[in-house]
Amino acid sequence: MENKKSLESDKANAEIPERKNFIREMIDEDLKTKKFAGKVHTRFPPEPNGYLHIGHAKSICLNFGLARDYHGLCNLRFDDTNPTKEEQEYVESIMRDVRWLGFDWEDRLFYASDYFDQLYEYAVQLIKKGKAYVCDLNADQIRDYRGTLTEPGKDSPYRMRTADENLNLFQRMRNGEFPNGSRTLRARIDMKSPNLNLRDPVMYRILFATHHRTGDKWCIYPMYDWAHGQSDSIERITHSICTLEFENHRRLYDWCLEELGIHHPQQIEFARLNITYTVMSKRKLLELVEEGHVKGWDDPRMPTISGLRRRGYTPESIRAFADRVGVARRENTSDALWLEECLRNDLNKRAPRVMAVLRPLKLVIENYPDGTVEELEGVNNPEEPAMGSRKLPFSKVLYIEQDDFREVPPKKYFRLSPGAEVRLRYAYIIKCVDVVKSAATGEVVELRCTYDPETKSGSTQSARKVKGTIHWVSAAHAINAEARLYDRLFSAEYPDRENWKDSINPSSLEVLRECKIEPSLAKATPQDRFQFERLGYFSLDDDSKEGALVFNRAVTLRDTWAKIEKS
RNA sequence: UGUCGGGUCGUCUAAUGGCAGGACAACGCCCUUUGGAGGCGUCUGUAGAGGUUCGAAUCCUCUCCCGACAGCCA
Repeated sequence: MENKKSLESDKANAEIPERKNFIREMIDEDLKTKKFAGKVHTRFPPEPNGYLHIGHAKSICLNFGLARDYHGLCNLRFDDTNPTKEEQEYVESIMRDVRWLGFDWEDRLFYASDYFDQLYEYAVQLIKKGKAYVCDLNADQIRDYRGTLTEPGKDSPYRMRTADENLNLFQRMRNGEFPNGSRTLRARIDMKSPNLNLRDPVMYRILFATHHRTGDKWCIYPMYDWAHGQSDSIERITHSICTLEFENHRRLYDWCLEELGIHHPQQIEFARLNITYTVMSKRKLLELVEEGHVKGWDDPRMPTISGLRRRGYTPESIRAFADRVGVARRENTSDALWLEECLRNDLNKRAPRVMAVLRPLKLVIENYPDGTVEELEGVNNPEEPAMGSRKLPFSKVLYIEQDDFREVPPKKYFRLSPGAEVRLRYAYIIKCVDVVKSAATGEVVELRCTYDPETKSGSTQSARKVKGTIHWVSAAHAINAEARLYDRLFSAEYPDRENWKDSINPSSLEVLRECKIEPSLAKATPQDRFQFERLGYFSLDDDSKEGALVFNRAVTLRDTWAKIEKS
């Protein structure tokens, strides 16, 4: 189907949110004072140790969005300073996800590992200035010497080594003369600082590990604090935007740059995204994958970008969500409903409508002629007349949704029940005259109805009104399909507030294999998105095969009836 | 009893000394051949106590609450 192209063709610069936030105000001020020569250059700096999630999407939209709105640039930079955790697979997934979200780093794809030589030189400079030293303390000892949150630390016995000695030792660390963990290079700042990050932080550790890009060239690797700011500086970043947990690191970020006397970007911290009924840390998402709670990083129940994509989310809906949640410094947890609402909004305007019956109930129209097939006209999208219409085969034997029949209808139930009338969407008004039950189970297996030939949709006499309209498919023409219905992965609103795995929802996936869908769907291709009328938005899953279609329910339609029934 | 940061409708976010506003949710009504979509309307908030001021969510003082930080992770 050709809806795919139209769904994804317009890129992120189509919409102009321009929502004010404190970062934009800071940039406005910097522009006014010419702080960075009137330039705006940001970067998105993921570590390739997992898949991107919706929280990263917020950061991507922020960084690339700022660059777009201020006519600046945004780099993609992999923060790959820990070879024991990072993998090429993650690099590829991250690039795919950023691109899919609609952003373009053009020729500015960088890696912190591109700068390892330069970073080493910078370290040498600090050593020469007496601002860094090689320390022989092991990890436990360093912790002991660091002190606590309320007590100052004490100086390392190696703190007073001469620059020459340090230079020699650091060179030999690099040469591989010392075993893993035996020595570190540390910044020489202040062991009594109330900010723990300033108590002689480790700049380099010895790690005999193969790096996904530099291979075995290095056996010493820079720490985040030493790599990040200098990488920003090398790339001439102006505004280095990160999340709140790096706030306490800003003094160290500034210290390094000042000591080196190089281009000094402004670090700005904002509050990370949290969403109700889910978790948002790579570590936890990894655990869900590794322990088999989900089928993979792209499981449609995951809050990963790849999961949302597979679920049927559009880049536009995710960008709209990022815009809606805003950017601030206050800790926040956004309502999971917002994400769904953004998808509905987007797909309502663009997704073709289609008839699909998830839980089929056979319905025979007794007074409809045998063997006759009518071609009825169905509107593809009432929001968008340009999307045209299609033909729907109608005949004597149909399937309707089991939910659309109640033997004993509750108050305000507008659908079928014995003796009641209802309109079949785009077809006729029918009346239920008999109910056939299974002798064995007593369950309703078939409905016998009559139709009123005067009430054909669109005909002059069709002005007759009934309260309810239900969807249907013609039994002889319908094709079989599987539908995967997803519910939230966690039943607790704030899974992190307790033992997060305790609230994993055991029924977050329901698979329906006997769905009946209208024949026009036969030519759908993976990622195509549709509205199954009255049910929700569905996308064709990658697992689909010719003649064995699998649909993911991305989100239900708003269900007013469900609400009424509940109360 | 450390340092840094944060507390505005249920939620997210504006108001930068001058009418506390918007969105979502909720509720009510209208419309509807999707109980969808749409339209109209209603409700709800400045953590607390003092102070400065003609005027304070905003500035000052104190109190309370929440978060981050003691990896050779990022």
